[in-house]
Amino acid sequence: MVTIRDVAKEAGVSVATVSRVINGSGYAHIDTKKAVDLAVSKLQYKPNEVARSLYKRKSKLIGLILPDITNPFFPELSRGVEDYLQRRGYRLIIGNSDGKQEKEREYINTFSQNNIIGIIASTSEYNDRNYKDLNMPVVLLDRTTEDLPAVYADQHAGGELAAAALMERGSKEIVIVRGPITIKPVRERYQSALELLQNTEGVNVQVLDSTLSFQGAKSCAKELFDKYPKTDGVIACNDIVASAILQEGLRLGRLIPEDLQIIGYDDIPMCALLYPALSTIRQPAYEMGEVAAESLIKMINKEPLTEQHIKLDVAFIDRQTTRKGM
Amino acid sequence: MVTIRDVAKEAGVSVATVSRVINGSGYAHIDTKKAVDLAVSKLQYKPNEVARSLYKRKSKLIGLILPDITNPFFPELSRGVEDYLQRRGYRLIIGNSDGKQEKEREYINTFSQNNIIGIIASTSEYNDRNYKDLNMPVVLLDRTTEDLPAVYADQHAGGELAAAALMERGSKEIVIVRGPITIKPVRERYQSALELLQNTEGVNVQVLDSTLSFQGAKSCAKELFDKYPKTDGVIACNDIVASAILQEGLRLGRLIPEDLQIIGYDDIPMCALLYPALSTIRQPAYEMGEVAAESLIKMINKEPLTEQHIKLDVAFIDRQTTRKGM
DNA sequence: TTGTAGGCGTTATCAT
DNA sequence: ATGATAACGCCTACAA
Repeated sequence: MVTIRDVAKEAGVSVATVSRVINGSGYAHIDTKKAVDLAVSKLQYKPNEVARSLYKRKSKLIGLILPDITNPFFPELSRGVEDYLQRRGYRLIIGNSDGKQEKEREYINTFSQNNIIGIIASTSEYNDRNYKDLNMPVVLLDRTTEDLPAVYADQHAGGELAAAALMERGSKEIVIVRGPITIKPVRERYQSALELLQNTEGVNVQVLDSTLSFQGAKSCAKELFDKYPKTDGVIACNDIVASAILQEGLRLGRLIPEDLQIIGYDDIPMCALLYPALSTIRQPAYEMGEVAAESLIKMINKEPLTEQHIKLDVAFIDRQTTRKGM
Repeated sequence: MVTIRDVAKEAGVSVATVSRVINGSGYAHIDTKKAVDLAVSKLQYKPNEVARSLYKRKSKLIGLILPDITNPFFPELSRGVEDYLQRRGYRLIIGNSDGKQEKEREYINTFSQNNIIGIIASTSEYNDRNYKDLNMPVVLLDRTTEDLPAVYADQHAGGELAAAALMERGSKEIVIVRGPITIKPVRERYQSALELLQNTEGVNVQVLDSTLSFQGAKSCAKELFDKYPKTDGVIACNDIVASAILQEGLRLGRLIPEDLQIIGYDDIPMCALLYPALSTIRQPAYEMGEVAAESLIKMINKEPLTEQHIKLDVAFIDRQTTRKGM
């Protein structure tokens, strides 16, 4: 390993001088600067970030906590975060929490121990206190809390958009497949959809519970058609579950969207490749990641945040599982 | 921040003693050990990993380089890696390279600068030299090279399995949709399939190029039916592309699998939720990640690797886009 | 069994 | 403009 000493020796100056020209701090004669630069490139010197981090008590590392990268909503999110940070020289330590307090806490601890300078967390609810007194910047992603900055999508609008789309297109017997209500954004989208539906004359609403994962989706779909065979409209908690319902509906010979309309949530890339292509509520996952990263960097640089809570728009993506020409 | 000094003071011993009991190295009287443990928990002391890393010149950090986490094959892979490492106290720094030399190199550099102790890389071909003289353990994942340890799936078998499955089930006009041949595993599966098909009487083979991504998939599907309308069997380079072809085939009124059989590759979780469910060649992504992590840890601990190259089995997953009852 | 002291690679203060 | 040198928090000879 080549250290600053080697460079100093090679350039015939002191380590202090090398440090100065490398960091562009303090003065340095143009010639010594050249000599140092030469030595640096000759020896291929790269500063040891660990030593830097130790001295400055801060690194270029940022922690990202996700529930589960295996859920297709999160890869886009995380790339949004990474791409933004990568361009600015930061690196990402990633942790999948599976929504578990303990795992989250474990990650947070090792994050601190590594002098991480900030955390972006898509945490499950009630784990907030993990982050409260952490003496480093935290941005919540796809989640909100009173006290912490957050970036999230408009779940309220999302739920209403889904409900409205279905009703406008004539569904009368609607089932909301509700995800785990312990997850705030999932709960909110559900509540908004339910409220709008319940306040509408001539619409009959049922609620069915489901997970968000591939594993649970199939059985949920079966249960849906079993319990509510007359259903002519489904609002799913995410696109995975919607896909399973679409599959099962097709299997049972339902005409989609003529007999049964389906709306998913998230707009994962796969939606566009289903047949019929899945109508859904789009969350701007990649952008959410970027914006969260941007906010975090601002906080790290002590720049003021114009808004503590940044709510991004969702949109109804009108594909083939909802009817046309109203 | 509470340091080892604070603990020493609290326990009324020297920092050396604290260090010893914390690390279980050297001797310590049972009573002083108790005193130290008490002080540690009272002060909530957590050793600073950065300082440790600086002194020992190694951290608990491991680098993972992927082409793109947004490709549904990789989330499972990366969770396999992470879960294995997480249990053993290691942490993961992740980097998406998009297959670009430069990005990879950039990540590798910062990895080194952060005293990372090992790298798992799912790199694109020809970037090997990035890793050759890296003076730290490297395991290639989903890739091979002469000199480096590697964990990968049996692409050769995969390609043949796909080809055989289609022929056994009666397809005569087969199109192989080939992914970027610069990616070795993609090229290999293609070559094996092609070879088997070409050596079979009465089978007509065509080759079509495609990307592996969502973006390219749709247009590739259109091109397929445009150029080769008589096709009755498709071997796709991955499940994404297969999904697009399935969709387009359905849209054009093809009966699947009666008129057209389709086989994907990877067995991403979504396959099972398509209609008809997609037959595919399964790569054990999660396991590949685990095994790669295991190998890396062995190398880090200077344990011998029983095999340098670990080839995992693939399997034909017989779902609904291939015919039954032969 | 325990403590002292030096060093890991870097930055920043303070002389010069 | 430049160079010693003391930190940063930890670990490990070595001495006691």
